[in-house]
Amino acid sequence: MELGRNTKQKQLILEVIKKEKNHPTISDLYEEVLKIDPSIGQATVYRNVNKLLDEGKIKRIITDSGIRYDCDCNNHYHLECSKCGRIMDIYDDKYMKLTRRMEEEYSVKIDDCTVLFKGICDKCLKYEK
Amino acid sequence: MELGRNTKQKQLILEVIKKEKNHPTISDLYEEVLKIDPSIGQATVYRNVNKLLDEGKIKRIITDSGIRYDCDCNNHYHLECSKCGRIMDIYDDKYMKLTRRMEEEYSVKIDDCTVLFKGICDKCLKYEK
DNA sequence: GTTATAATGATAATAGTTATCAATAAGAAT
DNA sequence: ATTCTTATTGATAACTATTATCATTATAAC
Repeated sequence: MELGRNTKQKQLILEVIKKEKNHPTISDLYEEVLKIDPSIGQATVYRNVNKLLDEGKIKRIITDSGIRYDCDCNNHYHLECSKCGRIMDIYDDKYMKLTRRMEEEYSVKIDDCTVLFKGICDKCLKYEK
Repeated sequence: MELGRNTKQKQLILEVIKKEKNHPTISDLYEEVLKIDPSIGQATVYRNVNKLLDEGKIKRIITDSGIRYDCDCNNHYHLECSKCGRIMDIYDDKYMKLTRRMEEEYSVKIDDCTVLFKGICDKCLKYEK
C-alpha cells in the first residue's frame, strides 16, 4: 500500500539510500541528495526518511556514532567497529530461533529483534596482528 | 578505580537508580532525586549519569520511548512492550554462545552485545486472550 | 485544462543535552 | 582542626537534531 504522492524528491531520496551501501546518517543522505538536486530542503529529507520508515522500506539503526539508516530490511544484526567506525552486517541463520526461544521462555510475543554488537571488525583485526 | 570526588549528589543519584526498578529515563531520575534534594540541578543529573556510564556502573538502553538507564550490568536482553510500554528484562543462558558463534563466523572480536525485542509482554498477552 | 490538496522549501520552534562560569565543597596537606 | 587546591555544583546559555508552521508548488484525480 503506497500512501501519498510519488514526488520526485521522495523517489530521489529512496534511490540514494539504496545506492549508499554503508548505513548512511541523515546528513550523509542530505549531502548526497544535494549533489543531484541542490534545491532540495533538509526538512524534505527528514520527512521522506520518516515516511520510508513507516512504509517499512528502510530501517533505523542506533549506534554510538548516531542514527543511521539501512535499506536492507531482511533480518540481520550489526557490528559497530570501535577502530574504523564502520557498521558491518551480520547474518545469522538462527535469527528466528533466538526470538522463538525467548517467546517460549518468557510467554511473550516478539515482533522485532534488534541486535547491535560492538567490537573490532574483520579488517581491523587483521591489521592488529 | 573510582576517579573523582564522591559528592553527596553523585551518591544520591546512584542510590535512586538502584532503587528504580523499571529502567528510568533521565527525567524519571531527576524527578525522583528532586524529591530527596530539591536543590539539585538538572545538569548535575546528566553529568553524574554520564560518569556512572563511563565507570560501567550503569548501562544505557535505547528504546522507542527514549533513552533509559539500567543498573543491572549483567548480560541480558530487553523487550519493549508495544501495549503497556514497559521494558522487560530477558535473560538468556545462551547469551555468550551467540557472540562466540558470530565471532567465529565473521572473524571479528565482540566486546558488547545489545539486544532489544519489540512485542507484547507476558502480562498484556494474558489480557488479550 | 481545472481543481483539490499533499508535499515542498524556508524558517521558526522545540527537545534533549552539553558547555560555560562563578560559587561551593571534597579531600589532601598542613 | 584549619587551610588550600581544584573538582563539582547550580544556573543558565549554547548547541544539535528533529519537528512544526506556513505560504507556495506540484501531483494526480476529474
